[in-house]
Amino acid sequence: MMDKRYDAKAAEAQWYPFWENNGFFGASPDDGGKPYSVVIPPPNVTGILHMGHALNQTIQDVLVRWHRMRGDNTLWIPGTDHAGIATQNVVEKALRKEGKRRQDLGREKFVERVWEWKKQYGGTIVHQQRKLGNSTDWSRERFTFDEGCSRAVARVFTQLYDEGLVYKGNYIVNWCPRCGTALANDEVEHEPNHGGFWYVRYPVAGSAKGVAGESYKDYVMVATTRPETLPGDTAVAVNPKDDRYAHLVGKTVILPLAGREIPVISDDYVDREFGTGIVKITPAHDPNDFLVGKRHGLAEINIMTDDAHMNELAGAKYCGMDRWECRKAIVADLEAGGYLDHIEEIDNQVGHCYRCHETVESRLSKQWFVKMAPLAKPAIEAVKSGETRFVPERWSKVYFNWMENIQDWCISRQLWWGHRIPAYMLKNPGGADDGRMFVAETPEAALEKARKATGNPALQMEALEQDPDVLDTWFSSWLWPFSTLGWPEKTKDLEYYYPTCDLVTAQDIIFFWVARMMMAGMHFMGRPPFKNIVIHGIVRAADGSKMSKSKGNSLDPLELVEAYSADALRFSMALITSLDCDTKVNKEKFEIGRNFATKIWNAARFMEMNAGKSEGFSFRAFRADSALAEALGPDPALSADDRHLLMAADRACEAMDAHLSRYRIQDGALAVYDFFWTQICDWYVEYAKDVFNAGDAARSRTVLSVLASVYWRALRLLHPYMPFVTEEIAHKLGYLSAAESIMRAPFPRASGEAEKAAWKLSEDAFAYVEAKREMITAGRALRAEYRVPPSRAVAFEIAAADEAAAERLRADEGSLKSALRAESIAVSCGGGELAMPGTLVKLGTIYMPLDGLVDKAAELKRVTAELEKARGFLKGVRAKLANDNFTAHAPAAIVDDQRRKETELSAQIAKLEKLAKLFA
RNA sequence: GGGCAAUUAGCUCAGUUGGUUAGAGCACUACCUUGACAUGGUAGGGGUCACUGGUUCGAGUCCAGUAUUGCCCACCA
Repeated sequence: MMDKRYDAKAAEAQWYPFWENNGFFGASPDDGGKPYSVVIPPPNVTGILHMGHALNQTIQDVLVRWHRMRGDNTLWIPGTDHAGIATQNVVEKALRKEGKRRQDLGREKFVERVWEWKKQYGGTIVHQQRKLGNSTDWSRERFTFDEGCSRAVARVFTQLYDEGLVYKGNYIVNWCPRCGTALANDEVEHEPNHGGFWYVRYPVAGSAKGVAGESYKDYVMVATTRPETLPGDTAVAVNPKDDRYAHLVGKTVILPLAGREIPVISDDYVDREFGTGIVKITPAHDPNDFLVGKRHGLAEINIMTDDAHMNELAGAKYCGMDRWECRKAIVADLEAGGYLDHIEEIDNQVGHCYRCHETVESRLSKQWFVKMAPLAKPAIEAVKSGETRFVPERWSKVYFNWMENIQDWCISRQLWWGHRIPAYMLKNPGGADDGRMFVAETPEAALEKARKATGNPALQMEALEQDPDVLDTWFSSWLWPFSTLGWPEKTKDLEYYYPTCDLVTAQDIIFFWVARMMMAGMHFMGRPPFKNIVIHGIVRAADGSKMSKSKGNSLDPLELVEAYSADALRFSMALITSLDCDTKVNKEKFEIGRNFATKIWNAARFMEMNAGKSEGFSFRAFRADSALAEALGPDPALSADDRHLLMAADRACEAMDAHLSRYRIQDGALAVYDFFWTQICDWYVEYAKDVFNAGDAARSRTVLSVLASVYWRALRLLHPYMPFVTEEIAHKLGYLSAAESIMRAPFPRASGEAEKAAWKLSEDAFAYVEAKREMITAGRALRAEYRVPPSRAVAFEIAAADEAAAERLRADEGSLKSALRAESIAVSCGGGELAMPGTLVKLGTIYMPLDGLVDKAAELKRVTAELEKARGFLKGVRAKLANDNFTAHAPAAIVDDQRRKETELSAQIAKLEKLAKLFA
C-alpha cells in the first residue's frame, strides 16, 4: 500500500544509488543505436552547487533522460575543471592559516598540496550534483587536469606551436607591485578616485622652440592622469573623424623633457569629447595604449621596475624614483619647462589589488599567445553553414560579432597550479640561457629535440629548464568535448560519440568557452564539437538582481532539495524558465513542483485503492502500451470520456516530443502538468468515481484499465522532469519489477492507427466531451453565482442542437447529474424556450429553478450588463462580416467562425432579453 | 560609447508562421473539511498587451520612432 504522504527524502536516497550502482546511467558504443551525447559544462572543482547549476543541469537532464527513453544511445559525461586561480587561492588561503606562503613550500610541494586538497574536497560538487538527480555516467567522470586531459593539452600546444599558431610576445598584465604578481582582471578592484588631470603641451616637430618659461606657439595639448608615464610615450593619438586635428596626423611632435620625436596617429579608441581629444600613447603602461600600439606598430618602452620604481629608460634624473615621487618631479619639470598648461581635477576609477590594496600597475611582460584569426574562420563557417546551430538562434549574432573581431589569446598564467607549458629552455653549462627553446609533448621528447639541435647526444635533462608558467584554465576546457572521449587516442568512444549533440550553457561563457570549443573542435577534429548550442538565461533573485552570497539574496539548491525535494526543484525550474530571458526565482516557486508531486502521488493512491476492489487487477499488465488494446478487446465499450482521455494522452505525447525536440523545456513541463492535473485528475478521476460508484463491474474494469494505462504514459512523460517520484510510483504501483527502472522504460507514444480505429478515437468524440465540460462548468457557475448550497439539488434543462446530440446527452445523464449535483436533467432539442417562469438561462442551454434564491433587481442589473456586452460583440462581428475585404481575404475557417459567432450571439441576446423581461 | 534583449493581470511569465471575446502559476474573493489529494476542490474578480505612428480586411504578433529597464563588451586617457 502506498503511504498517505509521499516521502521524497526517502525516495531520493533510495533511487539515486539504485540507478548509479546498477549502471542505468552508463553508455557504450557497443550498444549501438543512434548516439546522443552531451558533455556537462565542468564546474570548478572548488565550486559548490548554485542555482545556475540547478537550471543548467535540469535542462540537460531533461533532454538526456528524454533521449535515453526514446532509445537513443545516450551518454552524458560529467567532470570538473581544475580552475587554476580559484583552486590555487583556496589552497593558499589554507596555507596562510598555518602562517605559510606558497613560496615557503616551493613549487613542487605546493602543487602536491593542491592535489591533496583536490582529493579531499574536490568531490564536493559532484556529490551535490547527484542530489539533483543528474543521470551522468559517473564511470566516465573527468577532470581537466587528469592524465588524459593533460596529454590532450600537451598535444594541442605542441601542434599549434609547430603550426606557428602559438607564439611568445609582449602583453600587458595587471601587476601588483607589492605582491610582485600578476592579477587577473577580476582580481582587480576598481575604486573611485579623485585626482589630477594634467594638460601638457607637446610641441609640433619643426616648430619654433621656446625656452624654459615661455609657451610654445605650435603644439598639441594632451591631457593625462598619469604624467609619470610620459617618458614611455611613443605617440599621441587623435580620433580619425576629428576635423580639428586631421592636419596633424602623420606629423611628429616632440616629447617634453625627453626630447624624442613621436608620431601623431589616428585611432578610433580616442574619444573626441574627452579631455582635449588628444591622447598620449604609452603602450608599456596602459592596456588600451598597448592595443593601440599593437595596431600601429609602436615601440613599447617599459620605464618601471617590478616594484613600481622608475628605471633607466625613464631618464637618468628619474631613475630610481618611486612612481608617485616621479609624478611630482615630472609635473614640476613640465611646469618649469613651460609645457604644463593647467591642471584640472577629475573623478575616475583606479584599480587596486584585491589582496593588499596597492594601486595596480599595468606591466609589460612576455606571455604565450594563440593566433586566433586562423582558428576562428572555420568556426564561423560551421555556424554560418548551419552545421552547428545556436538555440535561440539570436546568439549566433553575438558569436559572430566576437569571432569576427577576435584578438589573440593570452594563454600563459603566472601560477603554479595548472598545465605547465611544455616549452623547455636550453641552458649552457654555466647555467646561462642558451637562447634556444624546444616545445614537445614530454620532457623526453624535448630532450631528444635538443640533442638533435645541439648535435650533442649526451645532453642531459638538467640542461633543459621548463617554462615556469602554466596555461590558462580554458586551454584545457576548450578541448573538453573530445578530450573527455579519449583524444588524442583514436578511441571507439570518440568515433561514436563525437560530435556531441547538445551543449547546454549560460550566455556568460559564450566567448570564454563555447567559441573556443568550436575553434578547437574544427581545428583538431575537423568537425564542430556539437550540433546545437543551447543558451539559457541566468538565475536571478526575485528582485531581478544577481544572486550573490554577500548580498544574502541567493538560494541554495541543496536547501531547496531539502525543503521541497529534488523533483520539485527541477520541475519548478523547468516550468518557470524560458531560454529567451533570465529567470527570477524565489522560494515560493518551488511549491509548484512539490504540490505537483503530491498531486500525482494521490492520483496513484486513488488508482491503487480502486484496483484493490477489482479482482486480479495488475498495473504490471499495462506496462506495455499495447497492453490496453489487449485488455479491452477488439470492440471495447468505451465512453466518450474514455476516448477523450486516450486522445488527450496522445496529444500530450505528441506535444512533449514536439516541445523537447525544439528545446521548449518549459512548454513540455506545462504540457505534462496540464495533462496530469487537468485531464487526468480534475476530469477523468472525477468521472471514474461516478463509474466506480455505479457498481457496473465491467465498466469499472474498463475505466480502471484506461486510467492505469494512461497514467503509466503520463508517468513516463513526466520522468525526465521528475525522475524520483515517477520511479517511486512506478514501483509502488507495480508497473515495474524491482530490478527495472522507469528511466529505461520506452518514452510513450501516441496510439497507433489500429488502436485509434478500435477505440473509435475521433475529433467528434473529443469535441463532445469538451462541450459537455463547458456545460458542466456553466452549471457549476450558476450554482456558485446564486449561492445554491451543495445540499440543495436543482433541476437542469439542457437544450441540444439536434436529436443525435440530445441522445448522447441523455446517455450521459448519470455523469451530468453527478457533476452538477442535480436531481434531474431534462434534455430538449433546438435551443428551446424558457421552461418555466422564474428560471434563469445562461448560455442558452442550462436552466434551473431559482425561486426564492434570486434578488431580482440585482439580476436585472447583471443581465443588462451582459446584454450590453453581447450586443457590443455582435456589433463587432457584424461589422467584420459586412466588410467585403474581410470575407475576400480571410481564410474560410475564420469567416465561418465569425458567422457561427453571429448566430450564437443573436440567440444569446434573444434569451438575455427574455430574461431581462422576467426580472423587470 | 559599442552590441544584444526586454516592456502582456498585483507578482513571475506563456502567447509557435499576423486570424474566434489574449492564457498559466502565484497572490486575491466566495463557497466547499465531499472516502485520492486542504501541498486540495469548485467558481469568480483582475489586462485600452509601455507610448506614438505606419503596413494590413485584421496587429500582443510585422515596420519605424519615443520612453523605461536589463545584460554583455569597452571603460574613459
